[in-house]
Amino acid sequence: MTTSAAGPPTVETIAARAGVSIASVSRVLNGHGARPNTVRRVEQAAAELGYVPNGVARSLKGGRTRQLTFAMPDVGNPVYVSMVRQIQATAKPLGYRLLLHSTDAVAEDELDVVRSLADRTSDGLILVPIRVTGEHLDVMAAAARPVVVIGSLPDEAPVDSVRADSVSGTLLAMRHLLASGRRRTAFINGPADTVPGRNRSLGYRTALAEAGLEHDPALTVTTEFDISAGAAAMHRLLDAAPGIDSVFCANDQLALGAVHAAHDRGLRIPEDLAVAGMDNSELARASHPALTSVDLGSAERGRIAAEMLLSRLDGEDHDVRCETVAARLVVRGSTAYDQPDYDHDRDRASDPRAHPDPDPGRRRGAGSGTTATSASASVSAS
Amino acid sequence: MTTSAAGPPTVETIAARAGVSIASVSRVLNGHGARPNTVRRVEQAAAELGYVPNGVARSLKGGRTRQLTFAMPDVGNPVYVSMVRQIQATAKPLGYRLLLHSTDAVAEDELDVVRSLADRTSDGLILVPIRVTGEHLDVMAAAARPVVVIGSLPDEAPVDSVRADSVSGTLLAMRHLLASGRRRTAFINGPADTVPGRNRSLGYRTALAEAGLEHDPALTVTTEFDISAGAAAMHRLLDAAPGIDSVFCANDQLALGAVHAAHDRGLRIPEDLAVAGMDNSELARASHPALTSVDLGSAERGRIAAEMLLSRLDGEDHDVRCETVAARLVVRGSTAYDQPDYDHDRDRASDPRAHPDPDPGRRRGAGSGTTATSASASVSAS
DNA sequence: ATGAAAGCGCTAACAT
DNA sequence: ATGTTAGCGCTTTCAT
Repeated sequence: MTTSAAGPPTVETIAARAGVSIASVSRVLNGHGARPNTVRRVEQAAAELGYVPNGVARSLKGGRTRQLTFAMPDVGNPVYVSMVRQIQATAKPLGYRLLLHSTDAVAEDELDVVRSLADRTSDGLILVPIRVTGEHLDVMAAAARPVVVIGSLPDEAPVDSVRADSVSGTLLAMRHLLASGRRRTAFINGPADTVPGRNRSLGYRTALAEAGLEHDPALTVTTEFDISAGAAAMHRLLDAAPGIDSVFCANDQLALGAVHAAHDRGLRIPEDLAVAGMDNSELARASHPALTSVDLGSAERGRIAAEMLLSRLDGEDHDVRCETVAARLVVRGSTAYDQPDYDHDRDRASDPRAHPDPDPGRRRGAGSGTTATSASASVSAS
Repeated sequence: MTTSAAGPPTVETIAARAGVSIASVSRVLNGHGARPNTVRRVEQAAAELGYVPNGVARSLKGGRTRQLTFAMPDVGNPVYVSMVRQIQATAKPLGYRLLLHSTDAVAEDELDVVRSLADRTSDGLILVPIRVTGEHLDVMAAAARPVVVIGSLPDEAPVDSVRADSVSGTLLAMRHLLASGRRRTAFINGPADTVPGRNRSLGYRTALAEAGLEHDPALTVTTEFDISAGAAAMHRLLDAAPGIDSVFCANDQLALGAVHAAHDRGLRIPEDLAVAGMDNSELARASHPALTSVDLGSAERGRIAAEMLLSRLDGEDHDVRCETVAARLVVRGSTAYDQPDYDHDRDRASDPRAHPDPDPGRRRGAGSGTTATSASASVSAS
């Protein structure tokens, strides 16, 4: 004797009510064709009972969950936030849900996420590792589901990836500073023992060499990625190395710190000190004067990673792919006199409605004055 | 005849290899006790085959997925980001994964999220609605899984909720401005047709009344929530209503816009114009001078919502709960002469490691100078 | 076009 | 202590 109203309706409940078999219910509900009369009765029964198919049972049968995992070091970082946004925007229309995982920059946690793909709970993974070890490569190669990495991988790695071009990005910013007549450009870098850290350093030195300037080690500081570290670093630079007329910072937080330090000393920006940052986060637009910043395309990297993953899930068995997203310089008032103090451009870097910039030249909005320059510096990213 | 290496190992594979039944495998793997010898053989077989239990099958059997859903209007908003962070931090140790859903502030999408709980894919939902309609209440009451709302609900609503106290928050900021001798305080509000919008308006007028100041409608502007809107509003106010010596803004973006406008006119902050914002986002610390801002406890709201939901999932069948998180004023240089230009306090509002402030008085860091005042304004939030 | 039945991988009740 | 078996809810052969 079957209980009547026990639990939510299932195919069986619907079948009973419609007077058909569960197979017919399934067929009708999945549009596999049936006699009009059958269709009608099943649909009516389902509607009356407010039937919603059990997704877990479906997943067990189908072997797919329609869930994607995005794992990155820190949910709070605006760079990852814009990735989340694009991944979500790309995956949602195809019926995928997004599982978020913050690794807190713990390598072991990253490995666990990859390993846990074996639990069949997620159809694929987009991973932003802090540092890629040999173990990462091993574990990813053995992953139970497709993995796409946002970051730089060794060439032989059998894993799809999307990388930023921080060498070119740095070059763009440096060329911009040097082209405006600056001759003594300091460099506040983040931790140097990472791929991006080394790349920015390379870009910095390359730009100096291009301009025929000698590299003065006293002009470079390596520090943590936050505002107060940026301020401290800038103070240190101004104390130790006189004559600094500009500074390039490895992210916008550092740049804002530099701005604070400069203001504290009564320096005018950009007259006395030009400041450029990196990431083109909301902070860049919020600053006063608005901050010139290198956009490394985090939104686009997110979108491309999602597309790569989805194409794998579509069963496409193409070769390992590796794309590099071009850097783009967004010039604002912190480096250029003729730029506005703040930026009316509401097209946020992380805006889901923002299309990948079709025209990397002059940006929308007459009189906005924000200038963007696309990167194609002839230095290979690695 | 069973295929040998078809697909990933299952209980059956392990059982065969260990020479036991699948039931024993399950028992050993779930620590339900078995003979030492059996345990050893099962564990060895599982280890050798790199066995990972199929989470979907488990979920089907157990009726629980150990997944939580967080649905909010916009992944990019720092307020929601800090909620995500805390929810994640609270849920992860208990073995829950986090499903992120951005509703893009579309009410129908919010309803769909609640309805889709019926697909059994998620064990519970934390929802941040833009506006709560009668339909929201109906749908939530009929939800297949526990729902916790972050936001204000009618008193009778049979749904757990956590709300901010924007009335008290506004009062705190206003009292602070008025206590420092300001007498003509403008108010830049966000959209007024929302609960928080009305509450801030109430707080503003209440504070004026307390101070015996008359409410001048010309000092209030209602606009969108972004920097350029804030700048435009401030310009408008300064044009239309002379003598303004301070301004309270409904969020930090608006406040930054006001700062820009003031700078453009050569006004000094805080000497000529004191500016206070709301949300205590990273922008507040990034601004120069750093922005005094009301912290509405988004991180704590996230944490509490997660705890409420988890306790429901633990099967606790208590009454409907509704908590209100106290507002806290963080005083910085934009309103107070003796505050530093920027803030060395690295304890970000959205920091996962940040404990709920145990001491709402003077904050850590000698010489940091950032002052926080807890809210307990005697005006009921609604 | 439809129904009966198998089976996805797991856990737990029941039997030994 | 261990094995057998049912069943979670669904989709999909395979018969009819």
